[in-house]
Amino acid sequence: MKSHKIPEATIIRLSVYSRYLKQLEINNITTISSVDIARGVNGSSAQVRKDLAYFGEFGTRGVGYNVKELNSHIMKILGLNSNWSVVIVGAGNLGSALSQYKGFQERGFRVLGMFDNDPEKIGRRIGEIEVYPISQIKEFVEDNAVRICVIAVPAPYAQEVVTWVVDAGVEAILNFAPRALSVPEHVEIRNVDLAVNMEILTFNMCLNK
Amino acid sequence: MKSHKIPEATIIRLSVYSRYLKQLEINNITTISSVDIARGVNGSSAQVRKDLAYFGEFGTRGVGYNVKELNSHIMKILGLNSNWSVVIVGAGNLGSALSQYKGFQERGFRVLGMFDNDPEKIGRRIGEIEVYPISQIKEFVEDNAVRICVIAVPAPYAQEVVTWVVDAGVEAILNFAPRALSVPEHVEIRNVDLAVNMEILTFNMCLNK
DNA sequence: CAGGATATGTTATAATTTTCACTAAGGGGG
DNA sequence: CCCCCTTAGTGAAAATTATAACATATCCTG
Repeated sequence: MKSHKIPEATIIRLSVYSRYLKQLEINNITTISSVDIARGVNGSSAQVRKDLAYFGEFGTRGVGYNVKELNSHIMKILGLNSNWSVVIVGAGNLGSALSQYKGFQERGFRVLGMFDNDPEKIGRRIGEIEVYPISQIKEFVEDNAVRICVIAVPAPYAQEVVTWVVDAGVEAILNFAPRALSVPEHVEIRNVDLAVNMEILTFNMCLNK
Repeated sequence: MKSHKIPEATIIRLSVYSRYLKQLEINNITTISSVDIARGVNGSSAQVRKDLAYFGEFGTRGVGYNVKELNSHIMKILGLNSNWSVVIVGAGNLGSALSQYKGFQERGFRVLGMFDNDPEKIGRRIGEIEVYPISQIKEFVEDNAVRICVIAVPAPYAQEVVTWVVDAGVEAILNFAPRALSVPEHVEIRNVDLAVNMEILTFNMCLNK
């Protein structure tokens, strides 16, 4: 239960547990055991208990966990007890799809604006969300207390976008460009490389035959 | 260099190295050291060498690696020496964006068709790619030797889609629905949960203050 | 109210993965 | 042609992460 260092794999799993618990809540299931959580997320019960143990004691021995209560705890751990304002840079196919992605909204991520440098795209609306010129990002981020930015531009432009958004004061970046980006120490960054995931599949397919 | 068991993290990094090497190739850089690869991908040189050592000896001591040759080796390791045919189930925003995603095409993944059950969407074209009814997936997969399927439907439908595509004979699934899916032993599956990545960011942001 | 059944929290053990340090080998300059 | 500089390959040590086993606590039944 010490704050020590928490494995990233644990955080990933907590996020998955949380989504599963939400689903249980919807189905009016009030109590669940670590064994059943494990079954629901394709994991092991020991892992579930261990992951939770980093943060406290949330269950009742002999009984299990209260679904709603546990999910509430996990959401708080993940920082999801309030909404987050997000901007997306890159109003292409991927950026536009992400701006409409229900999975973000459901978890409290609000995409407030999109940014691009293509005059064709500036001024358009994707759903409710307007596309602004990249030059306005700093003002927008400050005015709307935006702390997270999604980068969905072609790889060659990604590093340049970083300088813009870091200057704007963004604290965390979710990068979809398949390129390693340099960011200042104080900025969190996470890469989502879609092709990598495909390639893990093909690697495994080749192994098994 | 034993076949033993290769960490998934190694495969992820190989994929990243490969993309970096491609970029170097384009810039006409012919030789590179493990130190410089590490610098280019935000990793460590020991890690680079170790990762490669699982598969053979690709460098020259005192010199480094031949960029083109090394990339060619990695591509082969990952199973990317030929193209892969892919179908996407779910012709919503995300599925459509993925069908046009350059990052897949560049790495030899060809999206041949999309599938949906919404009559509104069936028959439409997203770029060059037509949307077919899900009932036709088996025939399509067989006729086109499709081995990989991307699932981009809302979470509640994802497990049902699995039964369709597994029946169709697909061997690997890239799942974007935020839900744990059950698949037969012989089918590879990989989950890309976009909200999870956001939540790792928020978790870290909360830690650091 | 006591005892058995159940399921958590925790400690210990095992497995995995990364880092470090060193050995070996190729290339260029004197 | 030899020596020095550079850098890959490798094996051992350290750190991390996962698994397993157990001790503890709660509930429910009779």
